Amino acid sequence: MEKGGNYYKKGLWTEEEDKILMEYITNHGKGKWSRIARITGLKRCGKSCRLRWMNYLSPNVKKGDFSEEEEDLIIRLHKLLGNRWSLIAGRVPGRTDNQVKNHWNTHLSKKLGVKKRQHKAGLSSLKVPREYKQERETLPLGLFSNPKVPSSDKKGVNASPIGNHGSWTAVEDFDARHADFNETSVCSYWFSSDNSSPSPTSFMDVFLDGYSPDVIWNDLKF
DNA sequence: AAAATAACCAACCGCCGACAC
DNA sequence: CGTGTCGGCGGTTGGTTATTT
Repeated sequence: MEKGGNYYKKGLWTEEEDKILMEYITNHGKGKWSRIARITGLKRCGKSCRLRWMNYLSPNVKKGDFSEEEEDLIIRLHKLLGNRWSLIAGRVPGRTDNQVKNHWNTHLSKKLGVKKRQHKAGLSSLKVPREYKQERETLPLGLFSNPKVPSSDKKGVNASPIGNHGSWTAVEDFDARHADFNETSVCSYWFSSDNSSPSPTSFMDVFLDGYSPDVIWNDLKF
């Protein structure tokens, strides 16, 4: 019944719908998105509810224009990670993957003269372990934190998936056949390695420009 | 002032991996 | 094992708003 036909509403959310969703999350917490429709009567599918919360209603979401610092960070991270929007957003406090993606597509790609789809190849094969995904929200935001983000939103966690994730298949074979140590392949290596501090120079050059390597490394533990 | 075009961005879609049964 | 469900991700769409003609 629920799946069929037009049971679920589509399109923009109304204030009333937002209110219902907020109320549900206040009472039950995040997760179990697909239950929301059943419990609240909201005619939105679980995915839609999750997206609305993640991209708009969550108090962690920062509204307003991107600062120069944020843009700079996104450009750097995109150069490093390609279109891994969730990873990039994870390092830009208060910004969601959708925001980052939209901002890139509408502003930054033009600014940089980047053609669409160019970066798909980069780390597209990068697999992120579930533990990391679960912890992503709680990554330390330290270095690049925007003062506008309430400190209560920065859940300090020392989680550092790197180092105990030799199983990361990201790199699959690291494309060893064509390994020419461009930024993305270096990054692939970086992600896949069991080494605790692999810091290929070319990668560091690309990413760290303007930042202290120590600070970056301490903060950027994927 | 009106129409056409461009820009923006919220939300949808399809796919995937993890997990429970 | 296979199957179904769920949450998550990246690409894309389409409605709205802004700008240009």
